Amino acid sequence: MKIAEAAAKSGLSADTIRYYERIGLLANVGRSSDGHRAFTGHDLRWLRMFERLRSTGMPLAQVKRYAQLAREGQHSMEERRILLEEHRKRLDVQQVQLDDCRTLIDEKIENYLRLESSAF
Amino acid sequence: MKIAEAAAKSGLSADTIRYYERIGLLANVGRSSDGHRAFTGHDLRWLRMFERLRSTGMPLAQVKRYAQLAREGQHSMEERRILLEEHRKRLDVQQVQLDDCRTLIDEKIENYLRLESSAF
DNA sequence: ATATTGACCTTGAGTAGGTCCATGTCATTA
DNA sequence: TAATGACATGGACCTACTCAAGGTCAATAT
Repeated sequence: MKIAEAAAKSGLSADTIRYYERIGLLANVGRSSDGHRAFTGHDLRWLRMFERLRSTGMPLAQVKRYAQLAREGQHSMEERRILLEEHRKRLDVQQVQLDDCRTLIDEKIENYLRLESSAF
Repeated sequence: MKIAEAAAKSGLSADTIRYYERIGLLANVGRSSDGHRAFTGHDLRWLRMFERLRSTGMPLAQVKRYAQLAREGQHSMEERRILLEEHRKRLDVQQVQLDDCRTLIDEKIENYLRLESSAF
């Protein structure tokens, strides 16, 4: 598939996908005869994984390391697991931030609604 | 209180707090006789609000707009509420991303654990 | 009394992670 | 055959910090 489709299906922008290729995150992307990138299903699965990790704040350097390790094969499994466990902790932190912010914001919104509708 | 304390209590770094002042997000910060910033309880409440909004991805420009509106007084309530409601939607998106990523990651971690401990 | 901390100050450069834009190529459609 | 639209590249620009260099000042240690 071409970059527009890969973008639509991964949730990343075409620019971001090109950028990921440039920095070596996504390696060995094929090209069709006219020079356009040709993404495989395998590429797309990686792009989706990247999108999930990045949208939840894993640093690009670590995403890159993870992809690198996966390319190296089996022996890197432990290190990959450790990277994911580290990220798992970030998710917990974010959940707390999200809940805190939701509480604050819902309270404020409700307050504004009360004040806006009041007759004073 | 001084900047170190404001940083500790708000969850922002001292550098970030100075930056927020520079860009006009936090206005009218007092100074003690030796030129050091002197934050009030009011400043701290704003800093905490900024931290919550930023850590959940509200763009600085909008945080700034919100603070600006609040300074302008009552008549801006509706616009402030709208800004918060917009951010409320972002929180929902993030919750989905978080859940998706957690599912993926927990699955992978478990898989790695199985493979690492298997005898093959 | 003086010297050394340590926390603060300012200014300006550097960083992460994209995003946008100008310009160019190519296959397809009018 | 011309124009359209999706792609390509290279490089500038952007957001939101973050860090480093060099300086001031109050408080502590000698």
